[in-house]
Amino acid sequence: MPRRSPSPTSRPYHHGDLRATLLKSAERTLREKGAGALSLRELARDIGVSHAAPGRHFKDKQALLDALALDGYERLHQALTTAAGHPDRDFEEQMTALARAYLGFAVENPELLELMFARKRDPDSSAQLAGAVDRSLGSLTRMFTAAQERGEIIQGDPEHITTVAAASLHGLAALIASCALDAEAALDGLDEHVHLLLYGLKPR
Amino acid sequence: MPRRSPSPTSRPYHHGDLRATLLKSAERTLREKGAGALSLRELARDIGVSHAAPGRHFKDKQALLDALALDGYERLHQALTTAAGHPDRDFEEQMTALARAYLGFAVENPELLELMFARKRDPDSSAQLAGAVDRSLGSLTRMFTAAQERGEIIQGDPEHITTVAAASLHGLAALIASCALDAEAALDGLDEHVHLLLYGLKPR
DNA sequence: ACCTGAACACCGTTCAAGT
DNA sequence: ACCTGAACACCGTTCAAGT
Repeated sequence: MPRRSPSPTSRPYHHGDLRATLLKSAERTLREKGAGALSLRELARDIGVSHAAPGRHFKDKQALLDALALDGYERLHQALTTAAGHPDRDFEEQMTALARAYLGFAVENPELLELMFARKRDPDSSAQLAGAVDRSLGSLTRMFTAAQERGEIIQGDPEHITTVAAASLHGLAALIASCALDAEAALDGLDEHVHLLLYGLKPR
Repeated sequence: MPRRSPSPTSRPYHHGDLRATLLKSAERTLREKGAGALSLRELARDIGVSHAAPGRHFKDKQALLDALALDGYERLHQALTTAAGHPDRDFEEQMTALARAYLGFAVENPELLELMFARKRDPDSSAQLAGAVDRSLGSLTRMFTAAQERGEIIQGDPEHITTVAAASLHGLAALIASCALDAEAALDGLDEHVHLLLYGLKPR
């Protein structure tokens, strides 16, 4: 119904929104060949536009990478909140679902995850990353505070408790994304991992 | 005593071991400007050698980066084993010392840590990374098995338990290196972090 | 408003040739 | 054995000019 352009075959881009096309194509390259292999000129070539055209939509290469990362933050946050959106469940089940979602994201988008958590030298990008992390950590903190009120989780600063859980999950995800840990093995042991996190390594 | 070259001032490199000089200069650039800003030509320029000279010692840029990472694995492993080398101490103290060493490394060498855990596409490099990780994980596993025998740590597959601890520490280190977590705050909360890891988030 | 083409200053890598 | 110089095929970024 809302089809606008009259000739869909002749020239799909060139006037259409190049920005979105660039992002889509860049994400494909990221997935297939990694961030290091991403070239603005090659992107432009593939799309069929002049090599200077991307400069109209992204002030430089880093701006495009930042846009990709930003989209990643959103998708990850979406996946996490969806997974954690069952307050009726047992807390351990909630946590496991959350962990499974995070690890799933890492397995499906390892290059993107690496890009999202790439060290930023630009203070603005650094703040953007910290903001995205805080946003997701916020949901997790609320989950923990709720569980604390039900007596399912120990008392203490919810932020500290959140950090422990977040670091554990991020560590697994990062190790998987960097191929330092076998993804399948990590997924198989995930239930136990979460259990150990909740019940500790010291005998009870 | 073992001084070999007769004229120390005239031409410090050019015949001296360029390989080591390249690595040292590269590490400096890595620390100051990040892996992305590292250029073989600039390195050669700074050292005062032709731009093709590095090619004699490193088959390509990635080979130089791999060498830097390899040195990083060694230094980290050294720092970790030194920190954990006090079997007389309480297990929690051992673990805290280990964590402090890892986080210290991350704070001091964030770019290097990122390089060390950068996703490898080359199977050889990937195996190298996995090997380095396994080597360090091995020490940790032995620590846990010893603690299990003393009854200080719960029974169960030592590898799984090691993974939980390693993921937690690596998560903290990675978040610090990527500026997603404040380093000072993480170091301040480290004792509590390790305590929560050992005693769990569920009430006892 | 959006894109092009040429230009500039860089890259990594290779390879014959020098010492 | 180790290094040089030229050459090749790429980059990212800028900017006048086009439509």
